[in-house]
Formats: sequence, structure tokens, C-alpha cells
Amino acid sequence: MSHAPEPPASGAAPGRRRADAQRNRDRIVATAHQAFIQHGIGVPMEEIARRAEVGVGTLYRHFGDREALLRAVVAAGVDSLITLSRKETDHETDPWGALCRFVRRCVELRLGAPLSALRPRLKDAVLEIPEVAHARTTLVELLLPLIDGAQRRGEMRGDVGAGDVLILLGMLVRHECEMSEDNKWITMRHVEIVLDGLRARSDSQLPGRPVEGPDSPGWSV
Amino acid sequence: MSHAPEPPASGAAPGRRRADAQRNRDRIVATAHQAFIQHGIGVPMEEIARRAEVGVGTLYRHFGDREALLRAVVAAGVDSLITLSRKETDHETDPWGALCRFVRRCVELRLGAPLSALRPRLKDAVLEIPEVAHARTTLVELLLPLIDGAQRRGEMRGDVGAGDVLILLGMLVRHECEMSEDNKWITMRHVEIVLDGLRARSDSQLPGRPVEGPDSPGWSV
Amino acid sequence: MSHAPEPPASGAAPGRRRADAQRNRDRIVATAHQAFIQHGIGVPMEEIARRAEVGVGTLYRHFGDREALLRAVVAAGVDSLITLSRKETDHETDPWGALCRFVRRCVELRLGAPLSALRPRLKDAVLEIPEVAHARTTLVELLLPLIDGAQRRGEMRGDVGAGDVLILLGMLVRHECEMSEDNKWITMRHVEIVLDGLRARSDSQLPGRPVEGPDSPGWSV
Amino acid sequence: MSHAPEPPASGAAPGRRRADAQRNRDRIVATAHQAFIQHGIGVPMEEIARRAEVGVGTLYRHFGDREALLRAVVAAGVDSLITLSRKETDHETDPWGALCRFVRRCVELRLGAPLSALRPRLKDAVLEIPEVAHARTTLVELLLPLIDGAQRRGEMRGDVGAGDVLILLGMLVRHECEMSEDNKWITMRHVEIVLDGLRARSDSQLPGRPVEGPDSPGWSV
DNA sequence: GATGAATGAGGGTTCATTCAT
DNA sequence: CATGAATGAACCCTCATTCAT
Repeated sequence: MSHAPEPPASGAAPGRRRADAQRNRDRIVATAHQAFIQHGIGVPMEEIARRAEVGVGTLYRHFGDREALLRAVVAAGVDSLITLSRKETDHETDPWGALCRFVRRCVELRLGAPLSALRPRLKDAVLEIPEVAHARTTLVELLLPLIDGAQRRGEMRGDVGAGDVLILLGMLVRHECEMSEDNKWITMRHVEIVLDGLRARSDSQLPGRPVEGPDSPGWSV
Repeated sequence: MSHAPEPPASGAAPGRRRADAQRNRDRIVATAHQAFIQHGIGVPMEEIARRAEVGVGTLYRHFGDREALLRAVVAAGVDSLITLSRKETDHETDPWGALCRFVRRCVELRLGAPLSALRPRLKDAVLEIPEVAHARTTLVELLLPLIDGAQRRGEMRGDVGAGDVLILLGMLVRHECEMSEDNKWITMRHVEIVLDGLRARSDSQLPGRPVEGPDSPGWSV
Repeated sequence: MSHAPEPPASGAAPGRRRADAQRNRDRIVATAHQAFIQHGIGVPMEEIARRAEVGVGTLYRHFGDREALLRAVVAAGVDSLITLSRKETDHETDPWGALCRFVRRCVELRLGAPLSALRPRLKDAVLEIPEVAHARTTLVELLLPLIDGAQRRGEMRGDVGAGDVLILLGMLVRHECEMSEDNKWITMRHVEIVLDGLRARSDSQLPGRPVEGPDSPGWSV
Repeated sequence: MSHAPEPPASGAAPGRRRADAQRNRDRIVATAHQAFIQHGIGVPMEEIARRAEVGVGTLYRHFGDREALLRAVVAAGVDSLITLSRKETDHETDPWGALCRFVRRCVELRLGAPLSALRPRLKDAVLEIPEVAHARTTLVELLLPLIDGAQRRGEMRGDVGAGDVLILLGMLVRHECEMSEDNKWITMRHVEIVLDGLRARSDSQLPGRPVEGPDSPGWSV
């Protein structure tokens, strides 16, 4: 796509620049992810640039504005989420166990942290990010068999849908983000309490109706 | 509970001005509460002033800086929380039922919203606000009998403490704040799921140990 | 000087309030004098009011705006200056000695400090304050005989006028204001050096011509 | 003397941008110098920026806050002062004459004006600016030989030290700043009077003891 | 007259974004 | 492509002044 060498530059490798740029891009996304979690989505762009060891100009070349950077970070987080759920899902014979493991892992790994960190400000806007929309669908597709299986085996309460599970997952991950590292063990207790609440039992009747998939009203993350 | 009342109110109107000022103060706190929840703790002070229909100067006369306003909002929220819990607690013969009602009401009324909205930014700093510290203690004192009673009657799992309950409450309230008004019903489903998780059962063993009171490590809100 | 008790305000004494008001006025002027010297003419009006132990409202009732207060302070300072010079002047038989004493006293007493403190900001505006204009004339009238006498006796150089002396006085007083209290002795050294420079001698020829009285060009304070 | 020069200037234009920025910096300092003298150290930063024909942002990029700008101005002024004194000092065979020329030039050129303009507000704080501290020492070192020489030749009074001379210089320069341009001739008269006061004579005995160098108590500017 | 609450313009500072090199 | 200087809008906070009690 390019061939002529740059100004002073000697006869450099052709794809070299591309690689460099890609590296910059990746480093910026990773850095921004951390920065958003630590200082909120309002961190100065220059702070992000500094941490990523690039100039602001470079940052802006890659991501036209803060919004774009935000989206990239979310997209990256969502990717890991899917990868993880795919791993827990594959060849699974214990659907309920797999679901529990997936939830625990998400919280432990702080997956979804960027996404959660953003939610409060972006609200429904996040949902319109194509990658997120797609991930939502994908996640539901991956979790549905687990949920179905668990419910059919009587291990999971029947009055919840994939939407409920994912929303609760969001809640837990956000919760995690707000606890200090030292208190992670407390969060894990609460993860178990929520999972217990999802277990099969006749104790209570949930109000409303199951939140199923991406098209259910009120669906989010 | 968070402001000193005037000298027992004389017959005439000596502190009349005082009353006006107090009204302004109250309106500012209420407005700020809303604004913080809706736009985050970063809302322009002018926005708050405008909504409260006062000049910025007035706002700053009452609350030297954003921090002070924040604290006042938290203190006010915490007051309502205690009032509510006291109401649910008094003359109660069904401890578990009272606890559930209290939690549901908190979420429905968005009590604790300000506090929750602030948490992400203020972290442990909030805990140092005297009113919050005091409220923490008071809440624990009020909830302990309910929890004890419920656990003794075998209606609530025995491996959780007052700290666990309050932290979960914070999580639910925060969760509520991030859902749109239209989806409140979804939140209420999840409140029930969490309460179910707190019910007595032998399903699971929680990791760590119960978080009891304000002095437990990791305690917050 | 007082008898009827305040609050409910019965048929109070007629001249009573007047006295109180006058006292307030005086206290405000004195306080402002100090405040201007210590913190510059920019001190918050509320600071002055607080120090004078009155409300801002009272301050503004007495002096429509900062400018007016400033003028009152200058006028008061200028009065002391005249009083002092009158004292040193009366029945004087040693004109040069009297002149020296007057200068030393002005510096020691920080008389003229307010005036000097204001100068940098007010520039020629001060000169238009009626009291200042009048004081200028009065001072010249008082000093002229001293200067004339000293020059005729050959104790003071002949090529300076009353204007020169007063301008130098202003310089010294301002100089004093900028030295800390601890270093007042240094200022007094420099006062002597300037006085020495005014003594009769044939060493040097001053450029320009003597600055005589209030109507000389360049005259100030 | 107060900015690090670039790597010896290569043939090409590598640091070109740098040069532009340096120009801005210099213009800002010069402008601020004028503005501080004319309107006091409180001049709106925007006013300075406007006069320097840059945006406020640029101003703040160069000088984090007003304080920093102030320091830069002082440092620059102090540089000129030293340069001047060095010039008057070199290869000098008439120490008293050189001293007089130096003092006259300082006043004429308004050197030291920034420093003096700042004094009233910054008091001893200025002395802690490294450049100022250094300049103080340097100036003393440069003036000492002149003073020594003049005193040994009997042309200057023996009971003053370098500190006295520099403090008086400060006084004169400040005095200059407060006179309008039209009246500079008056100031020059007073410079001569002070110099006359420093000449050798037996007229008076100064109180206290000579203020010698930077370590003398009371030393300033 | 005295008081102090309310107002809002003004000034300091930060930071998102653009642009010349 | 990368860089970082420049820009200016936006926000925080202060304070002079007014005004209802």
C-alpha cells in the first residue's frame, strides 16, 4: 500500500512502519484500559499518552477522540470475555459447573472491567458499539446451552434467562472493580452468594419475567 | 441529624433569614444528590447551582468546595438510610422478613445512591467522613439483631455477617443506579436472587470468613 | 457614654447610635489601614470587616466602595502627618535639626505608610483626593520655613526644594514598609544616608532644577 | 544564563520547533516583565497572554502557574543586572566612578524593576529563588572591589557595606518604577542625592553596623 | 443602622483537540 | 507516521457589591 521510502529514511523495510504503528496502537489500548480503571474514564488524554510512551499526536492519530479510544478498549475487553467463555464452554459436560467457573473467572480476571468502568457514563451508548452488540449476541449463544442444560438438570432455577445471568455478571464485575485488591476475597464470597441465589430452589418467586437475550427489554452488557 | 437546629424557635421571626438560608442549603443538597447520580461526581458546580436555582456564590458560601458538598450529600443520604432501617427494625417480630423489606426498600428508594455514586472516586475517603463512620456503626447495630434472629431461626445462612449484608446492599444500590428507570423491575429480580442467596441452605460453603462489623478488614460503605 | 440596652430597641437615646456608628467608622479605618499595609490594597473587604468586627454591610454603609475606604485611610494618614510636622515645626530655632527629626519620625512611625502603600496602584489618582491635595499644600507650607532656614544657614544644600524633600520622604517611608520589623535599623541607616545627601556640600551638581511645591511638575505625595 | 541552550546547533533544522517555542517563551517573559511593572503582579494571566500574542494555554505550558512566571521574570532581570555590573566593573581604574555609573544605569534602565515590583508581595520568598540567591552573591562579589577601592581612596564613606549599597539600589529602582516616565529626571536627582550621601564625609555617624553580604541579617534584594 | 446571605462577573488553571514540523 | 507546541473553551473558586430582614 506504500512503497516510496520516507524523507531522510534509508531503504527501510516496507511493512516495518505498519508493525510499529500496530504496536503503538496495542500499547495505547492496554494503557488506556488500565488508566480508565484506575482513574475513571476522565483521565487526561496526555496521561494516557505519557504512560503509553507516545506523543498525544500519535494517540489522536489512532483514535480520533476519547470516545473512539473508549470503544477500542471496550472492544478489546469484550474479546477476552468471549474467548474465556468459549474456553469454559467447549466440550462441557457439567453445564452448571461451567457457568459457575465462567462467572468466577470473569470476576477474578477483572474481565469486563473496562466495560463496567464505562457503563455509568456511557449507559446505552456502549450497546451501540458494534463490537459490543456482537459480543452480546455471541455470549448469549455461548451461555444458552449451559443455562438450558443446568436448568434441565434441575441445578439452576428456571425463572432466569441468559440476560439475567449476564446482567448479574456485570454487577459482580463492577463490584469487584470498586473493592481494593486486598478485599478481593470478600467479592468472591459475594459471587458465591449470587450463584447460590441462582441455584434451583423453591424459596422465592422472582417478579417480572426472565430476561432472555439481547432483544429483551432492559438488556445491558 | 446532620445540621444543628436553631435555638428552639422563638415566637417572633428572629432567625427568619436563617430559615431562608437553610432552605437554600437543603435545596442545594437535594439537587446535588440528583446531579451526582445522573452525571457523576464531576458535574459542573454551576450546573448544580442552576438546578437549585441559586447563584454559584451561594453554593460556595454553603459548601466551601465540591468536596464539602459531596460530604453533605453523603451525610444526608446516610441519614435517610438510618431512618429507614430504624423504621423497619422497630418492634419487629419477623427478623428475616424485616431484613428483606429493608433491602428492597433501600433499592426501591435509591437510598444510598449518593454514597454509592461517590464510592468509585472517593474509595476509602468516604469512610472517613464522620457521619459515614457513625452511620456505619449505627446500621450495624440496627441490623445485627435482625441477622442474629434470622440466623437463629434458621432462615438465613449462618456464614455471613452484618458487613457482608451491607456490602451486598451497596452493590445492589449501585447496580440500581446504573439501570434506567424503565428497567427497575430487572433490578428487583436481582435483589430477590441475592436475598435467596442469603437464605439458609447447605448448598455452598463461602470462602474466607464472615465480614462482621465496621472493624472487619475490607469493610466499606 | 451608653445606657439603654440594645436588642428589642425601646425608645433609644437619640445621639447614641451616632456615637456607635462613629466608633465603627473609626475602627474600620484603623483596621483597613493595617490591612492595606499588611496585605496590599487588594485585601478582601470581608477580611477588613471581620477584623473590624463588623458585618460587610456596615462597612459598605460607611464607605460606598473600596475606593472610598482607601481615600478615608489616606486622609487619616495624611492628618497624622500634618499633625506631626506641625509639632516638629512649632517654635523651632534649629530648622535643619527639625527637618531631620521630622523625617526620622515619619519613618519610625510608619506615617504615610498607607499613602505609600497605595501609590503604586493609585498613581496620580491619590493626588486628586481633596484631603491629599490639601495636605500637600499644608505640608509644603510647614516645611518651607525649615528648608529656607536650613539653606540660609548653610546647613542644607541649596539646590533642592520642598518637593524634593517630600518625594524623598515618600521613598523612605515606602522603603520602610517593605522591610521587616526586624530590619528597621537598616532603614534608619539609609534615612541618615539620604539626610547626609541633603546636607550642604559642594560635591555634586544635581541635574534638572529643584522641585518646589505642589504645582511643580512631577510632584507627588 | 537562565535557560539551557540547544545541542550546539547542527547544520540542519532539527530543533526548529524548539526555536519557535523558545521565542514564545522569551516573548512571554518580556511581556510579563512589562505587565508586572505596569499593573502589579496581579495582572490577569490572560492579559499577559494577549499582549504576548499567545493563548493562555501556551503561557501555562511554559510556566505552570503565576509563581513560575514571576520567577522567570525575576531570573531574567537579575541576569541583566549582573551583566551590567560586570560591564561597569571590568578593567575599572576608578572604583567610585564605576559604582556611580552602575547605580545610575540600573535606575535609568529600570533594571531590577521586576524584582522590585515583586518584593512587596513576595518578601523573603524571592530570596529563595535560586537564581536570585546566586545573583545576590555574584553582585556582592562584583561590587566588593569597587566599594573597597573607593573606600580605600577616601572617596566613599567607610561605614557602609555592599549590602547597604544593594538595598539602597533596590530602593531607588523601586522609586523609579513609581514615578511616571515624564518625571524620570526627578528620580535621577534623587539618585545623586543618595550617592552624595554615600560619599566620604565626617558629617554623620550611621546607626547599627554595615550590612555586608548576603549573610548579613536583614539582607534583601 | 447593622447584619450577613445572595449574586454573578472575573480570573486561574486544566485539558481535549488541532496542526506545523 | 510521530511529535509536542499552541489554542481556547470550560470549569473551579473568589470576592465586590447589593439587598432583604
